[in-house]
Amino acid sequence: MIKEYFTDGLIGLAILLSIFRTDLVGINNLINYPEVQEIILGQTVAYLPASYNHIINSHHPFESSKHLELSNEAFSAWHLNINNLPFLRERHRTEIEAFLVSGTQQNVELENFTGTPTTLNVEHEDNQIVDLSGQNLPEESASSYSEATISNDNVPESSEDTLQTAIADTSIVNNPFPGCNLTKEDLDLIDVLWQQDVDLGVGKEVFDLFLRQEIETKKEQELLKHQEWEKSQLQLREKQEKERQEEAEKWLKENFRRDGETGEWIRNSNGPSSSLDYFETDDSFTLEAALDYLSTNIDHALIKNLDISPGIIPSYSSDQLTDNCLIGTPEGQGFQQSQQLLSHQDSLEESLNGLLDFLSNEPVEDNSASLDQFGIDLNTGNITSDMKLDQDLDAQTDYLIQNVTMQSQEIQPVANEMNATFPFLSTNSSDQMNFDLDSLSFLNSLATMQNGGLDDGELFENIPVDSNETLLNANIPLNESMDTFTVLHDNFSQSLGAMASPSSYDGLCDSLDGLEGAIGGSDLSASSQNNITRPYSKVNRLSESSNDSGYPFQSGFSSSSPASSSASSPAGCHYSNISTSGNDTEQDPQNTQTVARHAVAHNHTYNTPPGQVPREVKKYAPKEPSRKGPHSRDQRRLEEFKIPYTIDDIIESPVETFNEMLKSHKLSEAQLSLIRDIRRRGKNKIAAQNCRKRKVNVIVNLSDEMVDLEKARDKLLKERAEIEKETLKMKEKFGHLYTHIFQSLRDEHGQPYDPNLYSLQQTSDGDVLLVPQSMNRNKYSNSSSASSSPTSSKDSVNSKKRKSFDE
DNA sequence: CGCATTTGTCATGGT
DNA sequence: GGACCATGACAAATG
Repeated sequence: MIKEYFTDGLIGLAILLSIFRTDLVGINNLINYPEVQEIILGQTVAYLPASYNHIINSHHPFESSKHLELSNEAFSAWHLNINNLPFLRERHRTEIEAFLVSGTQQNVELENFTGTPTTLNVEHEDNQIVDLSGQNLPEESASSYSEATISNDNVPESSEDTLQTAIADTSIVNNPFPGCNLTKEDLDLIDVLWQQDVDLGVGKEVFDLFLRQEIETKKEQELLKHQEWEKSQLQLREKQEKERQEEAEKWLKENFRRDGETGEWIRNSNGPSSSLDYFETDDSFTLEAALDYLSTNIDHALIKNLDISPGIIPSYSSDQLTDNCLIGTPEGQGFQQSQQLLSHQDSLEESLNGLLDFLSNEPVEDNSASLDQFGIDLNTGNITSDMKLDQDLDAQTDYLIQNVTMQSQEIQPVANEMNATFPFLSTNSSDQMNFDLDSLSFLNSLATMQNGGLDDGELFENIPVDSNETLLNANIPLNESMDTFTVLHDNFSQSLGAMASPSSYDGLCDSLDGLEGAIGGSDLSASSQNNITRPYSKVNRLSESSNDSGYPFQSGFSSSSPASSSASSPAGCHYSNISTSGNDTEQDPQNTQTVARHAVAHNHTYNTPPGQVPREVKKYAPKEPSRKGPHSRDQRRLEEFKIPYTIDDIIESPVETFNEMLKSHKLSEAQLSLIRDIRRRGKNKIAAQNCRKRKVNVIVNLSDEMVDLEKARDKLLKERAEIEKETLKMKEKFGHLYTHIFQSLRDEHGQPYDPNLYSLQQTSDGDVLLVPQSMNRNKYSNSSSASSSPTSSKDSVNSKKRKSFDE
């Protein structure tokens, strides 16, 4: 910076001296300064600020600010030359005008000194840069290599035509100096300059063809090497991916079988988790069932040491804990499902081997998968997962909140066992586990755990213990925990931000449903029907949904991809359907039905037109459950006919499914008729609802339009009134004027004309005529009988007595 | 009981 | 031709 500053100053000083005709060569002190030497030798030119560039002559595209390179002799010669200019000798001005920039050799113009150093070029009139010894050079070589050309007289001259051609040729790299054949000496000189670190403006390879080729070859080789390396990396990655998939598939096939009809994956009865017979019917596995199971197996001795809300906290007898480390395989299923999806977490899986060893009671895949889902970089604690992973994590963590309210130290053994049972759940039970989902300290705890004494099996040995800290804020009763769960989830959904944008939360959906009455539309529900599976509604209804057919949990396995969903795990299924929900109508009609029920059971109160007081929305709202309409009648008839379908099944299912339903059971004609009837009426009912909504919308729009039209009409009426008022004014004015003019007229005797006998009329050309009334009558009668042209009337008037008045 | 409103159903026509 | 949708008309349910 300082150097640059001084350089600029010195250059300016040099120019000043040259202007004042001071012989720079004679000032030894000055010229011996290294900076001045650099200026002269051109070394420092590279430091010149970029503002020089604006002085570059636009006619010489190859010039650059870096070409201020003059040898000592050249600079002296140039300086002498300048000094000898008669034009300069005559100048004795206090105003500093400097920087000879362009001009002929004999007639160098001086341009105003702007205070900034600039490019020095002595330019011939015909755009050929002239070296100071008087030789004409091609512009490119002169501009780019002024130093070389100055000291080298071997450079051949080139004509202006050649120059123009060269300028047009922009392919510098291929042929940077057309018309300028560099000899070996030239190249040697360039080499010397290059070794002296003289800035030539371009790389050395530009001059040396062989060097250029060599560099290009090197570059190509490097590129090839890089490509090969990338290719091998890609192959390696693909291979790893494949292996992982095979492993997962193998595990799935070992533990599950695929239903030939439905395509669902069903757990084998002899699977690794089958020891928990209680949960064998895992399709209908619910939290309630799990809690029931737990409550029946609580080791009362342990309860003393646990701050447990009975009925909430999963707790196990020691035997069960050691024998069956995975409670309710649904989690295992869900995790396994997710494993494939999250297969990129391989490194994590490897890094958790210690933990897996500790959890050796568990099938490795299960644990790894469950841990896999967290997607944590164990070194940093950062979440490395994608959105899906975060969602699963979110879901799981929420699940924990429902179930875990443990206190620390005293329950270490249980905690360990619990940890074995819910590896994702109580990894750090003695640590103050802050379930604030935003902070994700829970995840950090995993990292801590991993770094802790896993090998010796003392999982929590190194973890600081705060026995006074509960894992959760309180022992939350089940229902409250559900609420808390929802609330927490809502909070976390904010942090998820756009990721959670599908707004698939029950609370939101419920509020939307609640809004429907007011906004009079099921469109929102319709959208939710199409796009949102509302997984949380399932979770929230776990306590009441034992007969809910397990729709949400079947969906995952009925999907063709085993990784598409963590089925049957209430914790793992939350978001699983979002990605595929767009096809729910086709792929998962049952699930759609579950949602569709919300869409059907609407309050179809009409829209409230703007400006009207909203009607009482709840007027008819409570009646639906008590209503004994055809719906219940149909249900009854279905039961009478022993038809194994619900009304919703019949109405909401797509045609294909509906036809399969009819075919799958041998139904009588009456049964078929009833089913078709129910479907038709149900469809029509929805259609009627939609139709009414549309009708209301049309009415609203029409009323809006009517208001607008009324406004427009009022405006037009107002305008008309204004115009009529103006017209009246004009008529009055005209009347006054007419009277005034008429009374001013006098006949030959100086008497005023009788207004009953004469009247004033104006022709189209502006003349005012005094017309006798008889003429008027004739005229009017003429005009009434036949159209009389203005000219004819005028002629007739002219033939009569015509009075012109000067006033 | 009469009225207004909502809702379900039927018939019909269109896609 | 069947499925589906839209809509007018009617009737039942409801407040």
